Amino acid sequence: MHRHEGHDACRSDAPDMLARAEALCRERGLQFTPLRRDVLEAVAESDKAQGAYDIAERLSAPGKRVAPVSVYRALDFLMEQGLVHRIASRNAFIPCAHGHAPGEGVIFLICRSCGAVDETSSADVEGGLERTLERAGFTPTHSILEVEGDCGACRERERTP
Amino acid sequence: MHRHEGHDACRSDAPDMLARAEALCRERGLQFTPLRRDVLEAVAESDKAQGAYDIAERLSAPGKRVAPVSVYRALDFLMEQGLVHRIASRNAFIPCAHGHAPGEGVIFLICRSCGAVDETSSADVEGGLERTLERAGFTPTHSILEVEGDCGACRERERTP
DNA sequence: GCGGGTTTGTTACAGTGTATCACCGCCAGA
DNA sequence: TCTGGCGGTGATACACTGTAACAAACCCGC
Ligand SMILES: [Zn+2]
Ligand SMILES: [Zn+2]
Ligand SMILES: [Zn+2]
Ligand SMILES: [Zn+2]
Repeated sequence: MHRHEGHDACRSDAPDMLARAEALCRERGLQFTPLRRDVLEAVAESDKAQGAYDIAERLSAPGKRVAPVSVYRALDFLMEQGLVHRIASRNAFIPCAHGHAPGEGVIFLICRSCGAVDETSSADVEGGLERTLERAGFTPTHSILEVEGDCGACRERERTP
Repeated sequence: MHRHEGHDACRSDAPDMLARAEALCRERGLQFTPLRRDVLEAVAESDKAQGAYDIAERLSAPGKRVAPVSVYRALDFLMEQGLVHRIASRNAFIPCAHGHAPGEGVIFLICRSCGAVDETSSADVEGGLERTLERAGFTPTHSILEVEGDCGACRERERTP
């Protein structure tokens, strides 16, 4: 359920990601254009959440500038297809590490010292939330759960200075 | 635990809020200045989440303009004191309806049709989340849980057009 | 080739939040 | 009383985030 087995291999699944995205688009009859590919690759190149403007800058070269608005459009598309998540508390984006069942809740774990964002889920949390909303007479359409703190790797690093 | 007993009385607790805030500041040796008072009052005047710029505009009068930056500073103060919450998914602010135990998780219920934001909490959800984080080796410092959907009142209104 | 949808480029703009510096009011300490 | 610090405010400018609008390019089926 976690993105990291150890704490490397973060970007080793980037090519895998691109292949998965391409297959998924073909299956749905959608266009996996070069821009969308580049944006997804840029997002997948780091396990840190990246801002749209960072991505735009990274994709821009002396001869060819990629405007932020283009990046936003590509990100919108990739989010609709479930390939990318937006981290609301950071105004930033991460690649989705593992596809989700429709309607499944995701929990984002954001490390405040290394900036890495991991994603997980919990039937426990989800069930509790469902009951709570039911009791409150509230019908949910979408929810976000983002936790900031220290990841295991950083806490370890902290202990041995 | 909910802000509304029925679904009125939303702003009837605004004066109460101000008194509470003043007492709290005195107790902590902090200044409850006119600006901070005005900002809190403006936030408490609606059960909808309001943007900082909206508040600034509302507090501005022909003779006296309140700059957004001042509002942000007041909001920062009020958030530190737990009197106001920020809704990350809306870039907006709501008054805290009922003080929280330190470290207690809050769940924001954001109605997409009437815009009202209610807050609640759940030991169930909190326990589940704690276990999940423990299992993931993640030490949390702060978490946000925001749910968008339809509140009971709006769903009722929907059913009887 | 042609027509109509989709994608991209470009520009401009709106919305959100912060940095900086100057000024004021207050109060402790010389 | 003076004075220096300190927290709060005003004011300007700026950075960052996101969207609207329109034109051009592209693709794909007819
Ligand atoms: Zn995911
Ligand atoms: Zn970390
Ligand atoms: Zn609250
Ligand atoms: Zn509602």
